Amino acid sequence: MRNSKAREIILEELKGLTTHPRGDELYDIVRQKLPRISLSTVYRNLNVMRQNGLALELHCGDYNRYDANIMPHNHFLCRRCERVWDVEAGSLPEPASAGALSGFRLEGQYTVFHGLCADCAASTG
Amino acid sequence: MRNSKAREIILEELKGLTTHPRGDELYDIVRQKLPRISLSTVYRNLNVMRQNGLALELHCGDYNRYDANIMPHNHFLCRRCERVWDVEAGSLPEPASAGALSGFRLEGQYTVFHGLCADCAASTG
DNA sequence: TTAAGTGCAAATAGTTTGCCAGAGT
DNA sequence: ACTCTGGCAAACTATTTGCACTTAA
Repeated sequence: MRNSKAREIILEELKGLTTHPRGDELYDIVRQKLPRISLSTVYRNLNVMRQNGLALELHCGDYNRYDANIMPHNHFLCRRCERVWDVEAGSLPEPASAGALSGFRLEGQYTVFHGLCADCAASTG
Repeated sequence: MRNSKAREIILEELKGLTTHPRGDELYDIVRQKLPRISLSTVYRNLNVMRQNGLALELHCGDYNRYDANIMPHNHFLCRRCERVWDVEAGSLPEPASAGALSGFRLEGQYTVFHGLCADCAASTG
């Protein structure tokens, strides 16, 4: 992985965000600094950065979201309205059996909580 | 949601699996009992079942996976080879601030661990 | 001086939807 | 009857890829 202006700016912009944007949202942001960049370059670099541990791809709901923060990202996903909320990290889970993960290098984790949000729970009873 | 033979069999087959299959994999399995069912019917019913809390859609890696078990499902996703492992549940995370989830109905959760698997960690050093 | 990176356009593929016919209550 | 459901085919859309050119080391 050698240096590239595009990747540098993508990572810089991603680091400045706490919103874990989708690929196309990050594209819109990066384009303000690099107007001629293409969407495929953004996705390509997000993949390169993810493979190299510089960015995290969060699978939550219908879209992939990206983040440059290694902090745990916990979400609540409502099965009815499909909205996604951030949930502050509480006690965090540890991989249960060390044996099962022997030799693995654990770098991070995120938890997806699911159920009904307050609105949907209220309207369902 | 009224009764339907298709939905009944889809749910029955899904309950019999511990592999959290993708939509198309479940389609192949269900087709053995209902040869004329279509892929869209499987997806449609998975969505209906998910919205009604009968099935869980897991977002981990590149595909949506489905499960009828409410037990926590933890996975390890290797950022290099992109393989996914099941991880036995250890201590599980609780939503940190009860206030942030006030009124929410928490029905389940799953955690995605990420990093390098043993093979990729070994070949990288 | 060579392999990685880029822009553009086209392709891929998981998933959804329109439509009309069929089945549950 | 009334409307939820299913099969089929076509559409949708986030993401990836082929290609020819450019750039970093």
